[in-house]
Amino acid sequence: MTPKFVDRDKKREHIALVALSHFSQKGFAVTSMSQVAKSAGIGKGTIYEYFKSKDALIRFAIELYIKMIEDQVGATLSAISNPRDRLRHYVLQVMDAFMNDPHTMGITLAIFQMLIVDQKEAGQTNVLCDMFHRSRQTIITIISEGVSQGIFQPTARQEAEVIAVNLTAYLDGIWLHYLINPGGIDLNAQVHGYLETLFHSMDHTPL
Amino acid sequence: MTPKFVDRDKKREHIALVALSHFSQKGFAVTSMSQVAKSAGIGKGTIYEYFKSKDALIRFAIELYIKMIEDQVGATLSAISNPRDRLRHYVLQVMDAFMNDPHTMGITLAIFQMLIVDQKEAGQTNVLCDMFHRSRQTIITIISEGVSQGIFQPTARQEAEVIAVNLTAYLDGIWLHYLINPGGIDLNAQVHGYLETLFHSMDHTPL
DNA sequence: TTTATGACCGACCGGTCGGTCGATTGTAAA
DNA sequence: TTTACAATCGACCGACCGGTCGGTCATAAA
Repeated sequence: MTPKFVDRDKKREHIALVALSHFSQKGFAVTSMSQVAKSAGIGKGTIYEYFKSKDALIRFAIELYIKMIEDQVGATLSAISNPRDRLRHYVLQVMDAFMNDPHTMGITLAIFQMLIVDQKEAGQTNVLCDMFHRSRQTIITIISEGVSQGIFQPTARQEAEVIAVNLTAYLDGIWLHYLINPGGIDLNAQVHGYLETLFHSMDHTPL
Repeated sequence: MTPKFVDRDKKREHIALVALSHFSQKGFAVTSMSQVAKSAGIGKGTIYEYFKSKDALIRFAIELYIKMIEDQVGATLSAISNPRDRLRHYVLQVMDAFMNDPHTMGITLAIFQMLIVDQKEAGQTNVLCDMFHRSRQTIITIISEGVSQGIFQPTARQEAEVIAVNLTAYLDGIWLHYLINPGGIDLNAQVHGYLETLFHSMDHTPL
């Protein structure tokens, strides 16, 4: 009564990962289930044994993607105590996460477009918005600690939210611009310049 | 020998404008030629009298869109002499251009995705990259004048390019974040905060 | 070995796509 | 009025889509 079994969770994840690589390169709408099946080395019908629809596959893949990104970015963050270094390290970790997998930003972009197109779920819980929210909270916490330790100006605390929103938005923006023109933008120099300007406005006046 | 005539250039533009509104709401791939034709009040076959393919329509529509944006943003820029005000005005003009037509950012996003997907034309001339380049040049020029007039620090001149790249990237980023979460972001406050930080790092130390 | 069943597949379905093309219309020269 | 032709259209085509389903295979209990 216990025939052949496979690790269904693992296979589900495998299909989602294969789908992600397609989504990142072509977007959700253009990627066909047949292509995903072929790349995953399975039949198209098999996908529907693991996901009830293409939409379900997309949702699962997005959640998996966000989980992977956050795990990667948050892995080494707590090791650094100095708030300024921690903020810089956080930003560089985000950059690394994007740099390690060039497809990453393509997926983010596809999600952005899906959210704008399918405005139906604008009011509903939105995994990407949630991710940004957590990202901002991380930044706000770091700034707050920096103020408490006297490293940042006291005024930085009340501006922390604006700073956090701008920083997360900037990171997406600079990556977008980098992706469409990789040769024309020195990513490290740009991010470094942004952080310099930011720290310059938050640091206690050195003289 | 001179039968019925229509203003072909005008009709071409009309079709492209109708197509743009569809592209912005659904992306290029998902928009069908039938839908564009129906919205434009013409038959599908007629579109192919004015554009040899869907791709040609997309290209023309993108170029038209960029031309419109640049005309709108650049219209009132030269009227302002003070570099700091001019830079602020430029940024607000970009914001207005996006705010006046909510579809605008959708089109930009669709273009971004198309450029990332179709990496074939990465090396070729790219209208969006060209637009960003002109945008950066405008910013660099303003900063340079500000330095010459003693309003900005001399160091701002050599950092002008980094600043310009970051500013244009930030504007796209904050718009993207605003679009997916309009209720959660105060666009004016965010942009104001960014400019404050930027000017703080560029201005001659006031005391 | 027989058999029950989870796993798997690809032919197939209704529908939509980009693009074509022969037929039709409306106008202005003849 | 006749005629030549720019302009227009929508039925049609092949290709492909998301999704279904009947049948096959592999395994392990019986």
